[in-house]
Order: sequence, then C-alpha cells, then structure tokens
Amino acid sequence: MSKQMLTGSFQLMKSLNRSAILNIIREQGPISRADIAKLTKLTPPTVSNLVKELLDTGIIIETYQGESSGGRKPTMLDINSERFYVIGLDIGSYQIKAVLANLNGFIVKKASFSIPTPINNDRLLSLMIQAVHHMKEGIDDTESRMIGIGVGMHGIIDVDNGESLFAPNLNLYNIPIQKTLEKEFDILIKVENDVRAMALGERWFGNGHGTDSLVCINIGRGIGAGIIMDGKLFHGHNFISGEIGHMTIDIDGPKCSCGNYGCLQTLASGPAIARKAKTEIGLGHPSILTQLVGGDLGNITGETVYEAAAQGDPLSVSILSQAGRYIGIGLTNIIHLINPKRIIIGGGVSNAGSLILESIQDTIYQRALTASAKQTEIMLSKLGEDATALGAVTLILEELFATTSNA
Amino acid sequence: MSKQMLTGSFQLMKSLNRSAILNIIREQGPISRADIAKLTKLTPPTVSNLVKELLDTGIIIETYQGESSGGRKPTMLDINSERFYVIGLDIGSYQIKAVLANLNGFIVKKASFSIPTPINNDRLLSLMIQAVHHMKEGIDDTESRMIGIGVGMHGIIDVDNGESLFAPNLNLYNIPIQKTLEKEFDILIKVENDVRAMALGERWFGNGHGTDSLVCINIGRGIGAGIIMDGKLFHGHNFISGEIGHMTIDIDGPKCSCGNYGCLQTLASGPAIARKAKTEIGLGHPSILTQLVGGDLGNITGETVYEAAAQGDPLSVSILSQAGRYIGIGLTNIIHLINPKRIIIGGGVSNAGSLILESIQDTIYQRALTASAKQTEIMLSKLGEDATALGAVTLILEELFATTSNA
DNA sequence: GTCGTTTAGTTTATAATTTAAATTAAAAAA
DNA sequence: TTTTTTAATTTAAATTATAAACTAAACGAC
Repeated sequence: MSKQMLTGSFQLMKSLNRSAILNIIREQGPISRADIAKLTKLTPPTVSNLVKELLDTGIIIETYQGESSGGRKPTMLDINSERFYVIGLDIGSYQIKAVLANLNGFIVKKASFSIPTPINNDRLLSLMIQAVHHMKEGIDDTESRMIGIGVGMHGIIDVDNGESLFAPNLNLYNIPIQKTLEKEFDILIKVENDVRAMALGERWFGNGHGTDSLVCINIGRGIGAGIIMDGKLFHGHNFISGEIGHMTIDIDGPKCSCGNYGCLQTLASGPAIARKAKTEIGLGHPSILTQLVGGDLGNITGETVYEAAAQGDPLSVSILSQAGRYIGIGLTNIIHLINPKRIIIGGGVSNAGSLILESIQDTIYQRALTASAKQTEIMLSKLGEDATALGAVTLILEELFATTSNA
Repeated sequence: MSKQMLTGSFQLMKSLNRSAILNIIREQGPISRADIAKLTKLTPPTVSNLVKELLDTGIIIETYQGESSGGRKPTMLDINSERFYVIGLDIGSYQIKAVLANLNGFIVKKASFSIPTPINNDRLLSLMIQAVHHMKEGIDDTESRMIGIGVGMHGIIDVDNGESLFAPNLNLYNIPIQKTLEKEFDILIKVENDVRAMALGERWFGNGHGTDSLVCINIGRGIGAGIIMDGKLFHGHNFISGEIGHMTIDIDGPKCSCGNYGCLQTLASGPAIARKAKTEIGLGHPSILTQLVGGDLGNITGETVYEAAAQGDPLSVSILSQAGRYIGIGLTNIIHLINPKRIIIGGGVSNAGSLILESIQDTIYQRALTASAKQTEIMLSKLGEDATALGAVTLILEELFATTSNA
C-alpha cells in the first residue's frame, strides 16, 4: 500500500553521504577532499573516511596534487572512468546494437547483430547473450571491471522485473530479459524502453546535460517520448507513458493504423513523410526524388526525402516543413501539458536536421501560449544513432551513482 | 547546479523515522507501537522514543486499549485530528472561498468573500487577510491550534516563493501572497495553482485516495490539469504544466481566443457548451432551453444546458455528449503521454455528472491504444465545489506530514 | 485461582556514525 | 627562518539506532 517506508538508519546515513560525495566528484571532479567537505557541508573527517572507502572500491582515484592557494596542496580526486566498463544493448526492430563503454560514456567497442525473422523469445535472448559475450571478448580482467548490462528495447517494458511485456515490431510478448541475463552473467542488469533510455543517455552525455526537466522525442517508424521530470525518469502507471505517436491532432485527418484519425504518427513519422512524397509525385509534382530512387517510387523513404531536401528539392523541403509543423503542434501540446525545460528530437527524422527543426521551432513559437512556453528549448539529439545504446549504459550508471552498494 | 545534495545526519535519520511513524499512524491508525515497529522495521525502543516526542507535540494521542491477542493489551495511537486547524483559501475569478478544516479534512467553518472590480494586488491581499481573520474568529486557543494557511489560486504560481506570477481572470501580476500572509500571521503559508491544489485535495480526501498516479481535470471557463505522478505533484519547469485548455485537437476547428484553431477549450469548456447550444437553437433546433432561460438565449450557460439535459432535452444531451467526446479525445492524448492510473474530472462541467462522463469513458475506451490505457479510471470529483479550498488545506498537511519540523 | 505463555512496551548497554576539536602535514608569504 | 594558510588526519564527544534484557499486563490451561 504505502510504497516504501523510508526509515533512517546508520547504513542509510552513510550511504547517502557516500553517494553525495561520489556524485560531487563525478560532476565537479577533479576535486579535493576539502572542497567536497565545503560543498556537501559534511565535516572533513567524514569526507576522508568515505573517500577512503571509495578509493578501496576503485571507483575513484587520487589523480594529481592541485595548486596551492596559500597552504598545503590539495590531492585531487576523480572518477576512475577508464577502469570500469558497462555494456549497453539497443534491441531494435531489425538488429541488436551492442556497445561497450567506460564510465565517461566513451564507446570503446561497438557491434551489430541482425535479428532473423521469424524470431521467438528464446532465440532473441540467445542473440542478446551472444552479443554480450562478444563485447566481453578481448577485455582484460573482464569479471572485475564489468559493472553491468543495460538494455534499451522498443515496446512496453516492465522495468521492475526487467521484462519486455510487448515488443510490437517483433511481435513478442513477456520476454524475461533481466532474469535470463542475470542467470547467464551474474551481474547488474537493467532493462528500459528505448526512448526512455535515449532520454537518460541525452541527459548524461548528450544535449540534455544539466537539465532536470527534459522530454526526448524519437521520430522514426513511430513516434515516442521519454520524459524526465524533476530529475526522474517517468514511466506511467503501466509503463506506457510517452505514446505520443497516436496523439490526435487533426480529428478529421487521415486514418491511422490504430483505427483513429489524424494521429501525429500518420502526419509526421518517417513513413508518413515518404508516403506524402509518393502521393505528391504521383499527382504530378516534379521532384529530384524520382531520380534519387532510380525511378522506382517504392524506394522512397524518409531518408531519401531528407537527402532530396538537402539538395534543395522544393517538394521535399515543403513536405519536411509541413511535417515539422505537425510535430510542432504535437510538441506544443506536450509543452502545455508538462512544461519541460527542453525537448530533444532524435531518431531517423533528426537526420533532416535544421530543415525540419526550424519549422518545428517556428510552429511552437507561434502557437505556445506564454512567453515561457515559447522559450522551451528545442534541440536535435547529440548522440544520434548511439542514443539508445548509450542510454542503456546510463541505466547502469544511474544505479551505480545513485546508491553505491554499501560494502 | 546540482539541486540539493541530500546528506545524511543524525537529524535526518531521526526526522525520517519520525515522519515514517507519523504517516503510518495517519494511514493505518489507530495502531499500536508494536505494530508500528513491525511495519517500519524499526526497533521497539526507537518507536517508543519517537512516539513520545510526537505525543509531546500533541499531533498524536493515545486513544484506547486495543483487543489483546493473547498478551498485554496494545495502546492505540491516532492522529489528534480535532486538535489542530488549517485554513484554506480558494481565490477564484469572482470570489474568495475560505474554509477552516481539521486534520481529517473536515470543514468546520466556511465563508465566501466576493472580489470587487476593479481589483489590484494590495486590495486582493487585504481581502485575503480579512478572510483569514474571519476564519480565526471564535476559535479557542487559535494561536496554538492553527498550523498554517494554504492558498489555491488560478493562474501561474511560483510555488517556491508563494507568489502569483499572473492571474489572467483578475488581470493581476506578481502578487506576493506568501510574503504578505507570513508577515501578517507568522505561520506556515503555502500557495499553489488551483487545479494542482484540487488534485492534492482529491488525493487526500476525495476520489484520488490511494493513488500515486493521478490527473485531475478542472473544466469550467477554461480547462486545466493537475498532475500527480509517482506520488509527487508536478509543476513543470516554469510552473505552467497542465495547460490543456489549448491542446490542439482539431487543427481545422473553430478559432480560439489564443489565436490557434481547434483548442480543447473552444470545443468542450462551459462557455463552449453554452455557445454551441445558442447556435443550434438559433439555427432552429427546438429545445426546452428556450423556456428555461425565459426566452433570452443570452442567459444560456453551461449549467442551464446540464439542467436541460437532466430533464431529457435531446439537443442538450447531444451537445453534452459531443463535448464529452472532445474531452475524451483530450484525455486520451493525456493517457498516452503520461499514463496516469486515474483521471478525476472536476469543475463546473462535472455537475453534468454521468451525462457527460459516459461519453468521455466511451471515447477513451474506443480510442485508447492498449488494454491498460483503456482501463484508466475516469471519475468525477468527490469534493466538488470545495475541491480547491480543501486542496489548499492539503498543501499544509503535506508539509506537516512530510517533514515534521524537528523540535 | 495459580502458573506458564504470549504480547506490549520500557530500560540498559552497545554499536555505528557524524561532528567538534585538536593535531599533523605541507606549502606560501613575510 | 618564522608565521600564516590550507589540507588532511587523529582523537574525543555527541547523537541515534539496535540488541538484549526486563517489566507490564493479559489470556488460557489445569
């Protein structure tokens, strides 16, 4: 009933302080014990003791002697980023992308594994296990340096149990990812929806840096949103928050696969953009797209439209601008409902770059109600293709820096 | 930068435990010390010590000897609800409603004060002060029994400073409510947006009970939402979250006062319903509304339409059903974006009761994507007219039960 | 009705930590 | 060289929770 009674104990007290110190080092490092004491308002002995523990675990190191400011030189502490590794898996519709990253989010190794069709739960899980083994290969001392495995996957994820409840693009249900990987690797495993992982990734290593209130939009085949509010990733009551692809924007618009009309996804997703281009060309609109796809209109995709637009094709530019307008309307609805500080746009459409971004920004500026709503920052993803995989890595980092397992 | 470093200390440890105990008593009381120890996993001496402190403050009392279950009878502890009072103010467009409530949310005294026009900041503040004085009159030992004053007000509220940044219906800016009331009454003051206060009120004392994930919709002149997620009230980056009145639903719909087209508010607010009725009657549609307003169509309001519908007037029923459909579409967008467990509908429109609720529920059931989205619970406000004022009271209660000022 | 058993709650002693004060370390400034 | 300043550690004290023992009070069995 009443969630989780948080009671105080010596353990908790110590754990809070240890995390506070660790996070100060991560955010402000290299930094001296004395400065940590000032920032945390803990006393020097407390800081020294906890720093000693953190040094013992290897998570931080003493780096160099800092400049004196009139007295003894401070010993600078920093995260021992290169020492540890995290594996991130991005389970998409067609492939698994695996990355091996250090604590800085620096990708040391990367590989992709295509998902065969048809696929079932066991085969997908085997493929994931195989991907992890491949990442671990050739790494020294892998058992002691590997902290965890994060998984970002499309569809509905029960994050409490690390289970994919439904993966529409693979048509799979109830995949026990966390349980299976834990059994195989006996290490920290976290599973999260892909867009939400993206949002975390952008917050830690991308354009979401330094923001507590962030929405990350993924526009590709579908449209989804990952929401970080007051510093916390939001899931919703049934892990289905962020389903903005089927936001009704035009009650009399084109019919969507979901049965309703005028969903954002039928107006502004990658396939929607491609469809629009085909229709217009079919109606006789001239476009260099025809040449780009060698005359076969069936080959037109979102990507080819971006390409044509980048080359100045007026039809493509106009289609992207129109899509940007629809996205802008959808984002304005989001801004009015949850008022984030920043919105980051990722996924395939973000490759269209400023071509679509400007249209989005203009629409929001024009439609938002208040000055502060108009000032919502709209940016493109910094992490691009790697956003979900790095986000998966971040799942583990959040855990690592949040609680610092007490000895 | 890094928000607020939460560091552990003896004080914090104790404070957490004291709150845990206090909240257990509130949620599960009357309850014995022994059971509190079991539920919190604290040891019996710790519980006894903290209970002693809480008894000293007067916030809890020993009530009766419970039934023995084979040994010594337990002494039951409960919140001393009748002992303390909180004042809640609901600052609307036309009047200030004031309530005096005990810790159970039971309203002991109620009064309204109409707001003269024109009004300015100082005059409004004086009126609020007057309302509070009126509430305190005739109460014994008021200084020691009064815990705080909560204020729920329409418009944009900076809750950190307790200031109304903008109150559109009164056309006032930057009203220093908290500062002014603190100076006058030297007591805990909290200020919050009206819909958000409503949401809190419903969560504590209304149909939001027991839910961690709740959206409360206020449909009257405008349409606003108060969002509680993962147990926490959400404000947005600029305190403007929940502005759903201007959610675009029909891109080619009627023009809204905000300049855009097809905003939810132009389709389903009280005035929108009234306008629709007038138009239809003007076009020759027969309706008992004409008699209800004595032939003067200018007198038609949302309320008269509900009344006519309740009497079975086909036009009114149809208009309400249509409005319900629009609201249902808006709510479906909200469900897909933030996936609350429950949505509570309050404000003037909720007086239409099941007439509109069914239409809303049907629309959501029809349009929601997944089974869990379809199962979102849609309910009418339980607190009705008093929702905001009681919500204002709740602002103080949240504070009281969250942190329990340490001695 | 006495005696053992069970449950409630308190007392006493101990342990885990943080905090405060004093001390050592090391460098810059005078 | 001496003094001052800043960094970090050591030592002692304070705060609070926990563990273990104890008292209180009721029930049930014989």
